[in-house]
Amino acid sequence: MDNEEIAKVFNKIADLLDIKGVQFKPRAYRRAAREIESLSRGVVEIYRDGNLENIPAVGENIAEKIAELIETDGLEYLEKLKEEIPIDPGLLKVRNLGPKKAKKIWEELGVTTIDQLEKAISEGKVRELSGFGKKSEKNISKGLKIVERTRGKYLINEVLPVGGTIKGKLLDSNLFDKVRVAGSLRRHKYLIGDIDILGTSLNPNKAMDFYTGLEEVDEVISKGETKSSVRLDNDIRIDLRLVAGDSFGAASQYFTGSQPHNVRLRELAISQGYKLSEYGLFRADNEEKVAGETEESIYEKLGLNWIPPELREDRGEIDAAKMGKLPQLITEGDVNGDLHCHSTRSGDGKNELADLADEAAKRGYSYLAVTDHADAPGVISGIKEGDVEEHIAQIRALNERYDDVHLLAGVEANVQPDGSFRLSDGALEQLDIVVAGVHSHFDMEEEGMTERLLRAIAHREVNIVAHPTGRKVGERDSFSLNWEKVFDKARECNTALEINASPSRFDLDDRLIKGAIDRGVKLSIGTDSHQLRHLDFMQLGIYLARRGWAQESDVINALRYEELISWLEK
DNA sequence: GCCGTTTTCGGCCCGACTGTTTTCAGTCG
Repeated sequence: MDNEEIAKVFNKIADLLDIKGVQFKPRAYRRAAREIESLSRGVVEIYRDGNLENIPAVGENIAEKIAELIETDGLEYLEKLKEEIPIDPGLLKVRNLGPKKAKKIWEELGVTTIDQLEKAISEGKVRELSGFGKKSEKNISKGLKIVERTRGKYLINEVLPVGGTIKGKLLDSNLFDKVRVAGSLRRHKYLIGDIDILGTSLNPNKAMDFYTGLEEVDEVISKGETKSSVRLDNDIRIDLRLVAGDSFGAASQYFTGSQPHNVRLRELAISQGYKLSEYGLFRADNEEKVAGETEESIYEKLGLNWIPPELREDRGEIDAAKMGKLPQLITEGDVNGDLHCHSTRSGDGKNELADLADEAAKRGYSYLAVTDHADAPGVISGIKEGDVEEHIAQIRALNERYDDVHLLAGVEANVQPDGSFRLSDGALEQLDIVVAGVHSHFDMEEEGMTERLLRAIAHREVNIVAHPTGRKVGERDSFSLNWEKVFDKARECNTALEINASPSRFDLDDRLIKGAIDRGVKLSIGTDSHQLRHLDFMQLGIYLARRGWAQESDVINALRYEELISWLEK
């Protein structure tokens, strides 16, 4: 039981209590979950020390439940609740369906799963419930479609470590010569359906025995000499394929995909008198194998530069490779800092300024922007007009203590419906950096929303527009924008658009990143960190940037400190 | 279920918006 698992349990309890209509307790459990998630120490360790109740929001009762979870790996209280309310947790992720409506459709229609909800809607049953109507039905239906698009898929950050662990174990067994993670995970897509792993082995039977016998394996779906599929205890599916060593490159190319990329590549092979398969590149006339041991050899024979996996989506990469015009994709080493982070000054931020500075130094950053919420809506308190000076002063004082890391004093200012800000121009002017973000009124029509964003982009103190589409993965669609206008204005005003690296957002997405770059817009990769470990999201942001064809020169946080400062002057 | 210069009980964020109502309930941010 790690911190995240325990937090998950408490969030689930909160959901179920919400449905029961219990007041205030859900809030208590959610608070506890959030505190536990953001701890830097392991809860198990704290438990051993007998200090559970020192954790904020953890009292006698929740401490007892944590102890039970650690000791027994389960929780009777949760099991009872689940029995009482057999609603699938996924159902509560549907937008426009809150606890009250979920309760109603369960009690009156017996709906407990997403499938049943879809059926009930298509049968017209939902709209007939009192308190529901045609509009409610339509809104829930919309929510269902968003869930549908991400169903059964995992975020890259959930799958990445799993792929790494399994690969490591296979290699350590000495039963495999080569092992490579392929598929969409190698292409660093942000949503992953399953993991594809490719290997070579001199002893396929033993190798497959070892693989299907791994301790993480919950179910063996199929098992053969060249292909076995398993489902892990965390429900992720992994396919392992064994190939001959001299086909490893061809198989690697084939199983990395994407399918459209492969189709284009095969057409190209045919046009040059070859045949390309997962076994290799062959001459069409006499079946002679001309390449296959490495990916490079295949691309080279076809007259192409080797194409980085992130680009293999049939979005022009094959033509670019033919002409030697593939981008030199940005790498982790190119990034010199993070330009979107929150401190405790944001109501929802956990980072102390000094910790942020230490962490930035540890990562070898030369700068980090502290961009706390300014007058954000809802519960999140933040920087008000009168707080700006103190915010700046604290950061300046801290900077005295560091030679190589510079904290930048900034805000994430809320773009109001008319495109203006609550903070005065005078206050914004004093800050080193201003990140502008839309956090309310998402449903505006395209024209109004575009005007709103254009005005923010054009503001002379605004440097970056955070999470420009407002999309939340699996939760909320992008709002409507005229992207040509947005890109043109951003280039004209030297305002960067953000690649928000937080897995809940991944915004801009790869297509829009490419679109922005094609129109000469600068990008900023920001983690939107609310906790120190969120700074790790930078890697995911770089993957996303690479999928959007970004080079070092497209990204402002690849600039050196002095260069960045002069860029921020607009 | 937690917490405390409101301190061992009483309070816990709240306004905007939407849809379903005929004065309000539910959801979202």
